[in-house]
Amino acid sequence: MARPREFEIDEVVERAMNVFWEHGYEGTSLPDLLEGMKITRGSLYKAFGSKKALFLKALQLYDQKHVQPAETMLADRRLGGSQRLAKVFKGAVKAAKDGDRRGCLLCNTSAGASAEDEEIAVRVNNQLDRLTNAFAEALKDVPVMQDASAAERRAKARSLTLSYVGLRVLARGQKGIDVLRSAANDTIAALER
Amino acid sequence: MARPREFEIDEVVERAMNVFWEHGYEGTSLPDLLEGMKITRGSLYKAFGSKKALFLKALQLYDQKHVQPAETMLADRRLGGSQRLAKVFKGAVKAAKDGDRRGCLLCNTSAGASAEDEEIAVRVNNQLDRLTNAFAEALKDVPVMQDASAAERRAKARSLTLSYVGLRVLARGQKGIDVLRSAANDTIAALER
DNA sequence: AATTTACTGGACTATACGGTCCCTAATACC
DNA sequence: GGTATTAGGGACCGTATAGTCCAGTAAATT
Repeated sequence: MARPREFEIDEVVERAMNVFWEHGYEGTSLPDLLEGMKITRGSLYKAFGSKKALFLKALQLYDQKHVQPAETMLADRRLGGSQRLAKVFKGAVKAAKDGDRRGCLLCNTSAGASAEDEEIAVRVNNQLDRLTNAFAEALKDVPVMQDASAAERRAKARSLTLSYVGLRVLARGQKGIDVLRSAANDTIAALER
Repeated sequence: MARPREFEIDEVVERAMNVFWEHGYEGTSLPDLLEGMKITRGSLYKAFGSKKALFLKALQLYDQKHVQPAETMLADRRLGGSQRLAKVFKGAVKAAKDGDRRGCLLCNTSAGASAEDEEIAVRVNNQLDRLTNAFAEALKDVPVMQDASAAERRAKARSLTLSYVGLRVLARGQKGIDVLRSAANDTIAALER
């Protein structure tokens, strides 16, 4: 072998993910990325080939770092079903409260022009679908949904996905944190009735 | 006076609105606009001054053409509260079913980088807030919400806004129309319980 | 019909974009 | 230690961007 890379791939992809998360795919320029990733053009193109390829890597990391953990948590039967669901929604509210107003990378991408790109859309939709499935899994442990059919649970899980996406999109605006919290709380509370 | 304008302002703003709606503010280039509006650069800059000024006009037209009618309909007591709310959600599903996968201009803008612009954000948030208020108004005529406090109604209206935003964002993806429909139906059905 | 007014079209500008290339630098292997 | 191999830095490229400008033109007023 020869000269080794002076940075960790995972580390710079994570930084790139954060930049994309804040400004979106189109809204992020190469200089934005270079500054955020703390590498230079040559290194970026040597390591990733293109802006889009880097974005796909960032989406993959988002899956690992955010979607998969959510799936795991939503499947963890040590907590009640609605407690697990509440955790997801409260987590989103807390992020906004702590100053993270970036929303969700998947939701932002869905709503943006880059969603027209096939390769991007497939990955985004896959992750969102898995989130819906994880919601459905947790719903099995919600008392009121106990004797619901699989179709009913699926419908409810889809409805929760709408709420979740909406929550994260609106978290980007300058809406008061109490607005987000009451909306999220009501969504979860409605599950119990 | 002298030579009159060869196009109707309202007409070209509507065309511009549709272009922005599909591709977002950042995703829309001047050539995109010129082609969609069927005017040339000179005319556009004479009439509107800048791309952003045109976008603000488009947002204003979106208010007139889409938000205000929704407000009116949601306040119309000839129909029951949940019927009115259902109409809004079903309308969004129908649009997607009929091939309109653009979602909602406000939601797309919220999720995009242009939401960082103050003038844009203010207008978008104002329209979204008014939609929430209109939801709250309709909730007054939903039997189950009859003896709820104003705060409870507000919370429910906010929760409905989450769902609505989520619905319109996800309508942009290639999700099956049945997925959207069952999610929307469940959201409305949950109001009755 | 002449004059005035202001809209139209498109050539033009400066800048920013994503991406390439190549020279230099640093390590591993022989 | 010399050589092969790969990474880093940054000048450079073509293109596309938002925005400007002005010559030509069409309507309204007189």
